[in-house]
Amino acid sequence: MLKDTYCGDLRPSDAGRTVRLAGWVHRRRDHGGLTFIDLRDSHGIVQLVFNADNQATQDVAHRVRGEWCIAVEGEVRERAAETVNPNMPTGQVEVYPSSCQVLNESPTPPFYINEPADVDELLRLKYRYLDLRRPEVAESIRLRHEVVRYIRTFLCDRDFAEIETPTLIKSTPEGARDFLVPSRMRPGQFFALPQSPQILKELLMVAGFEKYFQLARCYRDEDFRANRVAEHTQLDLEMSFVTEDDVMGLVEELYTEIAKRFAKATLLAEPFPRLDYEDCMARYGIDRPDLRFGLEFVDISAAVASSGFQVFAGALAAGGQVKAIRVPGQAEMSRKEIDSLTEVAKSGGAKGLAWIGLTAAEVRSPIAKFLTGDELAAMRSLTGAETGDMLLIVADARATVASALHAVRDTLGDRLGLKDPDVLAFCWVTGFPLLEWRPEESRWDATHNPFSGFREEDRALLDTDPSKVIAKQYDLVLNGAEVGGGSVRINNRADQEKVLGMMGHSSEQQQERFGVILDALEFGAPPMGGVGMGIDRLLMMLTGTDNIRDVIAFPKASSGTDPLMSAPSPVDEAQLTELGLALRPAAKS
RNA sequence: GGCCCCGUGGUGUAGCGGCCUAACAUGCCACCCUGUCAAGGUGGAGAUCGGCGGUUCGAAUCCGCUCGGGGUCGCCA
Repeated sequence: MLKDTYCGDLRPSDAGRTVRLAGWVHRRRDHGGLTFIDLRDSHGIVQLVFNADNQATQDVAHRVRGEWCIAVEGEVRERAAETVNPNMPTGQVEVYPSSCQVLNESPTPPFYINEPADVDELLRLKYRYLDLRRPEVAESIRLRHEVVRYIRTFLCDRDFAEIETPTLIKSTPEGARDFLVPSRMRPGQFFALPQSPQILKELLMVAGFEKYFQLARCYRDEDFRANRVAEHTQLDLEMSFVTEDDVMGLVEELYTEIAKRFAKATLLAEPFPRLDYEDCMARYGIDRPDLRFGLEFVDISAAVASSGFQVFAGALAAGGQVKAIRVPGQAEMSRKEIDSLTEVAKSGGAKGLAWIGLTAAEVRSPIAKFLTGDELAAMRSLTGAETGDMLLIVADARATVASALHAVRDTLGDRLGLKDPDVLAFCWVTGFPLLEWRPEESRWDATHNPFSGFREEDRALLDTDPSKVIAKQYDLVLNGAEVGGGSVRINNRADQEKVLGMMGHSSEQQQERFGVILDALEFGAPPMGGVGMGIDRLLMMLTGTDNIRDVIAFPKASSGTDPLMSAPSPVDEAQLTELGLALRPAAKS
């Protein structure tokens, strides 16, 4: 090794040692006869001092520039009291090099490495190897390593086997668009990259491994979002002979430990609250509620059941509902703000947003004239509204009220500063319907995945009222984001065929698309359940970023391309020929 | 695919019809400087304003198209 000590590790106890250091020039402060260099390596930064005591070494120090890679040998000395820098971990010591060797020079980097700066993301990604030198970026990637290491230890200690599954698998029509890989040996046929190892992990349970996990790369060829990329990493886990509670309990213990060990933020509640899907939708309008703040929905339909206000009456007559959010202390909210929230509600599908400000002086509301005193009193009673509060109301079909009021609630959470970045609000959501009707396709579809089991007591409903069948499904939600989910699976062929059939797959299609799992379920498949946990999103929460690329070493850009490697890229005609492929004229290159 | 925002020296911004022969900060280069830690001082180099076309006497500034980036809806767990 060219070095025997890490820069960031030096402490007063090292004083007197002669150390060999190597790293990058973080910053240089040249006073002429005295030069300081902050030397950075993977463990941190330490100050080097060059003076006239060693002219040859100081000459090198003069010549050196930012991000040059250098090695030094020198003595560690404790700093004089007045020169201690309390802002850095190594601030009580400094190193006096007796030799300084330039290992490699560097041009001026394309952006600042030695100070936090909001640099264009494309540039950062193009020079990701420099971006990753920035301590705050490197820290996230390093934290990711620590979390993953902990996950491995935790699961290995509990008898889980880490097993890899293929990345070249079979394309299935379910779920997201597949990434396809052409087969050279079978021209005209394609592999797909896995959206998750779902079927494979069930096969591992059939095989008798009982407890399996994997940090699996999962691929979906869909458009990106701030928290969504084409390839993400999932903690994939499956267990035999378990109930929902067994899986949730294990995951909860793991995530509680991770939060306590690695997060700056603190857990809001332990154990994690469990919300029933219906209840959750009624109170928050979404199946992934942000529990860091209240502003729950209140159904005020009863208060306005015979209202003369046509918007309310009409919605109720059409089988809809009227729901309100009570916003404490916001009775005097500006018209501009209310108008803005109205737009938010409209983007959620509502036709408008009714509002009632309960100021001390009056009932401030454009709809006050349509409401009787009794109706207002009933609304106040139901919502618990007090003087000074604002009521925001949407009247519409059930699903529209949910989406519109959720949009309003979410926006209020941001604007009123209710989303405390130092709080981790986990919750489980359970009791999802197994199936939802797709009217445009005249078939049922799985709300999560087609292998989720269902409550035995609901079996008869599969034939009579499938929408009422409750899945053995559970989602883990954190601060309004789904960070994982799973289920106890169907483990017999008849039930699996039944569900697939309801989803519109003919017997032939079932055998062609899902034959492997259907066949396997016949051979004494054990009861089994598991989860897929989004590791990238977990790291986002732990590091407090809202950009998923911050927790991935080499991420794709939002456009789905890789600015670092310049991928995707055209390929040689010969490669296409070998694969039996020809490009359509319309395809842009 | 729809919608919104952005694109000015290396980096981050300002300028939003003539005052721009494009400003500021930082970085970079040179010189001075022995205790700084975002070192300091003096001097200097550096962008024709993403691209194309148009409007205008005149465009970084207005319009259209286009390319690139970010966000969002659709899509997707």
